[in-house]
Amino acid sequence: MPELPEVETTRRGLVPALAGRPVVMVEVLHPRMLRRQPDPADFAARLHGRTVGELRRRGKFMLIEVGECLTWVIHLGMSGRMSITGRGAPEHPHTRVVVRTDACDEVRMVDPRTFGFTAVFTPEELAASSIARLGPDALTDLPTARELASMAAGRRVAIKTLLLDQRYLAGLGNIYTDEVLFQAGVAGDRPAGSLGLAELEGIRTAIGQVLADGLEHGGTSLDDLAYLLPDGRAGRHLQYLSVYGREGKACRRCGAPIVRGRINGRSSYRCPACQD
DNA sequence: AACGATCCCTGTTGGC
DNA sequence: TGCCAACAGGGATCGT
Repeated sequence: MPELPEVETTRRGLVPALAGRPVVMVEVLHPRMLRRQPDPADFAARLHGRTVGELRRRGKFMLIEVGECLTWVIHLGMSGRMSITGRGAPEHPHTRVVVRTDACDEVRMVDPRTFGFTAVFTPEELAASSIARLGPDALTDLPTARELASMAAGRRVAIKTLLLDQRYLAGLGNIYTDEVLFQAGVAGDRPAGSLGLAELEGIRTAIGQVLADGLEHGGTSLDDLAYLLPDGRAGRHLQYLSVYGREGKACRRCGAPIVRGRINGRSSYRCPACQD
């Protein structure tokens, strides 16, 4: 599941293949990936012939400057990844979009479940999209404990639900949120408004630590499909996870078995002894 | 306004 | 072994 560390790792991997290069070919193999493009015919036309500028990121969105004022948006959904391959390299069966620059390799968006999407937005379209309503980036613009407190004030939703809400904080997904709550010693089903400032301070610290660790390891590649780095390597963070996917295994801190439950329909892992 | 439920997808998993 | 329902989940949207 690509979350902030996976998207940032992907972004960094794409820079040498895209930055400063003109787009010479665009191929859309699966139109569903363009469902956020106001007019899907615009996608290839807007990329073609234009030069790629800076590659930025906000939360789980990659925002790539194209030409003078266009933004190439890429969201990897839950099973998406970017792949940089040589031309003529064997094509992964779930390749959805291919972009070629004047370099000798090409960039491919691979996404079996097609929950990801891509688009090229004008400034107006960008401003009208949900991207404009994203909260501060959890890595580069982490809110203070007091700012978190103002987000949580009076809210009865589970703290985990609040941390997953991209309008409040952009970048956390199901895996890293569970890790953050474990590190902070807070049960994810606690009503957000019931948390004290010290607990929110702990959550803030944990967000910074968990995301930095995940990024340092190139993200989390689960054993099944999904996320890989653009060069095809796997992220190495899986072995460092404390709770996610570790149902029944011993808590690394206290030895108690990790339990799995559901919060707002999301599978959620926690240590019953370390978190309350 | 706040919050929960549902839908979109398909590879994988688990039960029979 | 083979079949099929259940499951996974980010974000949009709908219903309460």
